[in-house]
Amino acid sequence: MPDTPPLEGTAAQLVAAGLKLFGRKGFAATSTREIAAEAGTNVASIAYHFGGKDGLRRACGAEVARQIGRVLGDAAPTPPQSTDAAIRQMEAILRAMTAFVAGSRASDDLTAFMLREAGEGGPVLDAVYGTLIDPMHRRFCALWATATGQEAESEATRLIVFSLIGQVLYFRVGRPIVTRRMGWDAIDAAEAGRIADILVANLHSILARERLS
Amino acid sequence: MPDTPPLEGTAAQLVAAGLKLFGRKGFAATSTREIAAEAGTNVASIAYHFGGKDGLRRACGAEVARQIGRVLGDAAPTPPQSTDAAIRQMEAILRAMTAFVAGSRASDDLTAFMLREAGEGGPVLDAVYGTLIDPMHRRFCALWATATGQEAESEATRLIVFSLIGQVLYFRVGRPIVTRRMGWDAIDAAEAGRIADILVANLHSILARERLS
DNA sequence: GTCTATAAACAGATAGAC
DNA sequence: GTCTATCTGTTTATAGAC
Repeated sequence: MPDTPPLEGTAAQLVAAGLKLFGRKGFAATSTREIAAEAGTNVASIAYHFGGKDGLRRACGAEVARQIGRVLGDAAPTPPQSTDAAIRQMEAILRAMTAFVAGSRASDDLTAFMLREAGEGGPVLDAVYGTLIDPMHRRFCALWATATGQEAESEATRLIVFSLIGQVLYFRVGRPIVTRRMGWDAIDAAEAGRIADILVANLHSILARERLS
Repeated sequence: MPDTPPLEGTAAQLVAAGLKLFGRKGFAATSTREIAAEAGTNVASIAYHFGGKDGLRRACGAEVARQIGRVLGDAAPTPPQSTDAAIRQMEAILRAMTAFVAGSRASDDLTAFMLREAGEGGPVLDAVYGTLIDPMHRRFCALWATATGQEAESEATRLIVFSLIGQVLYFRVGRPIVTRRMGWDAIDAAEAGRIADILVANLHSILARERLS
């Protein structure tokens, strides 16, 4: 993970505007004029700072990796030794991810941008996969192995970890659907907490069965 | 659910082209000229048949609802009475969804289009939500209630059902990530089957715990 | 570094021939 | 119903003043 320093000044404001507008409307549907206006500058500054619209997109991807890496690093600081510690750390990751990804207006632009990029499968995903997704998934697999005694890199373990993470992410992807069906205005801290309770209970149910085998 | 008859001729080819290109590149990034070329016709025919680009988008949404409704209707034909029948029907739905949504090249354009629309939250989602998503979710909640003795429309039930469905859908949303991490070329029938095995096992684990309470 | 003005390409919609 | 040609507006990128 290369430690890129946070941007400053006009460049930072352009990235913030790009994250917001790319996330809400999509990359192609967002014009450079809108971005410049949102950032309080002019169109030419995008080419000056990032070489063009595509350069700004890549810079937005780097910013996402920077911020998400910080959040997940906080939730799982050190590799645990005991079974119980591993389980507690998985719970903490699920709760942190749910709060960050499903709720929390603050991270909304970030996650919307990243979801679109994940669907696209372009160069931004490539960068984020290598620096963030792959190491995080491996770490979660290691926790699962510590908690269950199963092998960390077996196919079953990797798929189960995806299924656990997938539960969380769906509440972001399908958020317009979830809020409608639940009769919620939004997924705020309270709702995110109740979702996380369900997902943690699911984790324990699945663990209970897997620890037998 | 209004039973719209399948389109024919040029209109059908335009919808197929729209589904494919909107799904792969996004609505805004796809030009009407590309669509016409893919469909083997001219730009003006889009306005003639659907009133414009937006009309074609809505027609694509209706086509998605038609096809997905057929698949899910096959997996859960009649409301079951017994606990075991309800569990078997939930298994069948999970397996059918996994095969259809995560694997199967045939439905690729369909699901890609719908995922983009779900993120957008526009009028296409509104239509599909009312005719398809809401009734299907209620039906799955009823199955859960029959299987566990819990209340079908309680908050916990609705959230658990979302978590079960979310597991499936993540393997589509995050497919570029999953295939990379698993070292797969694609998610074909074999891989989809192994994923479904994990998800059905998860279902049983969660059921085991919920039936106690 | 910031900005205005402009260029060159492309968008969606439509008029009108067939 | 299908197609070509065209209209009108918007796009990104860039040249050049400050």
